[in-house]
Amino acid sequence: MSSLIVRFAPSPTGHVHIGNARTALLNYLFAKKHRGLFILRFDDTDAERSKEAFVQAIEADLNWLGVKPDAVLRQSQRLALHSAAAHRLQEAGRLYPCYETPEELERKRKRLQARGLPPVYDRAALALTASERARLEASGRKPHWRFKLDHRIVRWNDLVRGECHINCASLSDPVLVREDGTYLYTLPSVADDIDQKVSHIIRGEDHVTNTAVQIELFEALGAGQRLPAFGHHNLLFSATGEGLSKRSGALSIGSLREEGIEPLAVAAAAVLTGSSATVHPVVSLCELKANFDLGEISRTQARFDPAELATLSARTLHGLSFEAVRERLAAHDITGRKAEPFWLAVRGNLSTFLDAVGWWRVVEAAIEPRIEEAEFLAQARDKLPEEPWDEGIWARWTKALKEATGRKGRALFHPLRLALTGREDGPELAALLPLIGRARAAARLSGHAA
RNA sequence: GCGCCCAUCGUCUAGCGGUCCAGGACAUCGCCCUUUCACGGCGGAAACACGGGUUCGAUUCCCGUUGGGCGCGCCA
Repeated sequence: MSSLIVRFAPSPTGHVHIGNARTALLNYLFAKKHRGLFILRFDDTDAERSKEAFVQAIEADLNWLGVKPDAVLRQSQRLALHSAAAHRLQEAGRLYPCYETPEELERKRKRLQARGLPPVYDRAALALTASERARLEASGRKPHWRFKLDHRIVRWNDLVRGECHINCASLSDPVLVREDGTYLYTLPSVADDIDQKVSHIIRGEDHVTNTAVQIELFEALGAGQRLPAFGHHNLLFSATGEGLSKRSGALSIGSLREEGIEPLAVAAAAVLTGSSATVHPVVSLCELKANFDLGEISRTQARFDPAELATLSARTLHGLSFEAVRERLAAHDITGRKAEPFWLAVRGNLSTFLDAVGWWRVVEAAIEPRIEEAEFLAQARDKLPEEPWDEGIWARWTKALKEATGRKGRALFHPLRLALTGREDGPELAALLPLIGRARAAARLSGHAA
């Protein structure tokens, strides 16, 4: 029994977009590949910006992608644990009160930058005497609390980036507790990771610097012996080179779904882009799982092209078995004996799944035929063999027509396609005709809607 | 500004000193198959950012330049 546990920890302040989805998928697939657990944990410590509607939307989007969490948690409901962690840090002398206002801090940063220095907190509050603190508090100032970093070089072997190191002396002591006593992301995140026995933290490379701070926190909280492994994947960029952030709504999972993009195509593109694996259509998340490897992810930022997504989606559709889409077809009342041969006949011509509904109408409902050459079509109708029909019916019928009329090629086939389907292009008629059936075919060849 | 990371066809990438006049995939172009579209098959065009080193020999190692990314919040 493996004890591998991963988590995807979005803040419910926006929708899932392709970049987020990638992190979620990477975690999920990694967990499933190693028979581990996948936790969905909402980092909702920012009460101001966190919205319940986003919680619902994120779960729905993940579900659509096929990412099924083994557990769903909310940080906001685990306050006691976070407070306990804060107290432990305080007792260990790693948490100290600071009284600067945001404006003062901003000024300090500006000053340092102007001198060509990194904008790192100067630890002025650490030098405050007890009476100075008392005076500040008496004047109505409330403290926020910082974690006192150990100024050393923190190293870890990253699952995707290899050996990494960060010099904590170049970092500001992070604020863990706000002036109003609520916690910022850093502390709850680590406290929860410890509590939930998270063994692997897979996230975007925008978190590499955080890792040093978090490793120190893990250690300060006594979890130094059970440090999780870290893996930081590269970030995706739009075709025009902008970062794929919460702001780029065009690449949100919801909008992709509305455009009719296949979830498996989104997943394949999200997971495979930016790695040395070639982007290719997959039949299931299981196939994708077997196919990806954190070590194959590149360290460079990768461009994500939505245009490629559309063709990948079509190619994905072309390879889906009837079983894979049975329920989705049923949702559009595409059921019964004809459903499977129908799917097999049309799937290769679909751009989006919804295109199938149009073809189902061609075989199952009344359509207006397009009459190109009425006389020839009447002749064709008269030569229609009696049922029962099998797959060979098209070949036998058109062969007979060819002999009777001398027509061949486009002159023979084009009028038939137009009358039978009402369209210029589409799947092989050999597969479609048996599904259309004799009565319907005869009527259409006569120019009647049927 | 400071720190860290990165730099190969249009795009995603393989390459870990000679096997590379650089390989694959997607896109693109041409041909074939086909009544049409799609699929499929075959073939073409297309890249080592720049400058110094090291070396008998650099895409591959080192330094610099340029370019890009990330971080530097009482956001997550």
